[in-house]
Amino acid sequence: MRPARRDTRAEILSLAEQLFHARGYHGFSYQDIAQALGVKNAAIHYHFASKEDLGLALIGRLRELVRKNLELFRGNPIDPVAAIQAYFGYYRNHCAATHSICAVGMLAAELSTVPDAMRLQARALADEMRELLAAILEAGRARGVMQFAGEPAARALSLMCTMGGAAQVTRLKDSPEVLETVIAQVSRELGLAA
Amino acid sequence: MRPARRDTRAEILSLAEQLFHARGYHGFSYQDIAQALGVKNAAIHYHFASKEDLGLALIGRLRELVRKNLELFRGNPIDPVAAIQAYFGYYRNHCAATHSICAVGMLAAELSTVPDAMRLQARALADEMRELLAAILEAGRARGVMQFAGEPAARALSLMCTMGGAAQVTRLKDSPEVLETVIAQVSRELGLAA
DNA sequence: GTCTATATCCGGATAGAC
DNA sequence: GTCTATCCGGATATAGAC
Repeated sequence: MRPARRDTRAEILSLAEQLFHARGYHGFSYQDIAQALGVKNAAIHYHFASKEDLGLALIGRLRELVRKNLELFRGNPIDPVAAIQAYFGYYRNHCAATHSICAVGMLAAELSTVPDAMRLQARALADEMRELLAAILEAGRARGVMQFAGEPAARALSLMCTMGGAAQVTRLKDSPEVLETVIAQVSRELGLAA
Repeated sequence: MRPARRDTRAEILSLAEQLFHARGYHGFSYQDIAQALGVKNAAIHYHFASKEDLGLALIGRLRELVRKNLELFRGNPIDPVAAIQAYFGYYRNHCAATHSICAVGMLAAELSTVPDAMRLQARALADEMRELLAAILEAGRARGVMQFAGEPAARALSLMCTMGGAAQVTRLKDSPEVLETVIAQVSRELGLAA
């Protein structure tokens, strides 16, 4: 029942995540975080000895989130349409609204300039994301509320690429309309109601 | 009829383009180029006073290429299927083969850390790319060799996002199979022969 | 056109006091 | 847990000789 004492570590992680989505792993510095939090450079190093540690913690948290969603959906796969709308919602309310892009796309771009361990984490994140989408698509088709040709895993991969790309072009063009156009096109092809 | 004298400027540009696709605008330095070409740092600055100049020249060349292809296709739109196969071929033979990603995706990721002028160039590049794809898709549907719902411009945008994302995930997973899976899925949906 | 030399700045990281 | 102070390396960029 302690009063709302600052949890610096959590604040760092949260801010770093925003900065990462907006500017990439190499696009922010310990200085940026320190200044925003009103502490000094060295304080960040106390919580995350190296920037790589921070990067790993960051992706780890995202993986956790995806895994939790997968578990949730598998435990109660009654509404695949709502699940995919939530997926679209992420791009609307997170990416487009904050002019940022998704972590997989950012990490893919920075892949060759990022520590090895982060590369592995990024791969795992992409795998888990694909797994989640495949589960949703498979359930959707089985219940007759989605239509597509081919394997759910293949369609999930393609969808993931499309939406990741959509977030990027949306940001590039600074136009939420881009995202809406792609979502509308994809929805049409999956047989979802507009 | 001068002997094959080195055109340093062209070599710089060509090498910078490779480095950019592989590591991004911030991922390579004048040093990298200088060493690879066996000259000194300052020599690069002679040809491109600032890195921004180099970046602009680089994107400008890509735009030129896309524009040329658009002009070519518009002048002779008899084989849209070959045109789209060539588009897929770029991802196979350039991106996947060199473990790099396409410029639009790279620039979208680095967007907020790149000079203003480059942002504008990047937007124009994306627009022109979309225009080219829309022309191909429209011709393909008109000739009955491609099927899709909605406007060609919307389908073109979605396709561009899908393929850009596919290059990124292919690189992330270090797996050409990812690219082939996406191409196969897209081809199926467009009604192209496998 | 290319060189040497240098200026300037910035990012990550560490040591040791408080 | 946070501070001050400092080190190191790397990157862009410029001046002036050749």
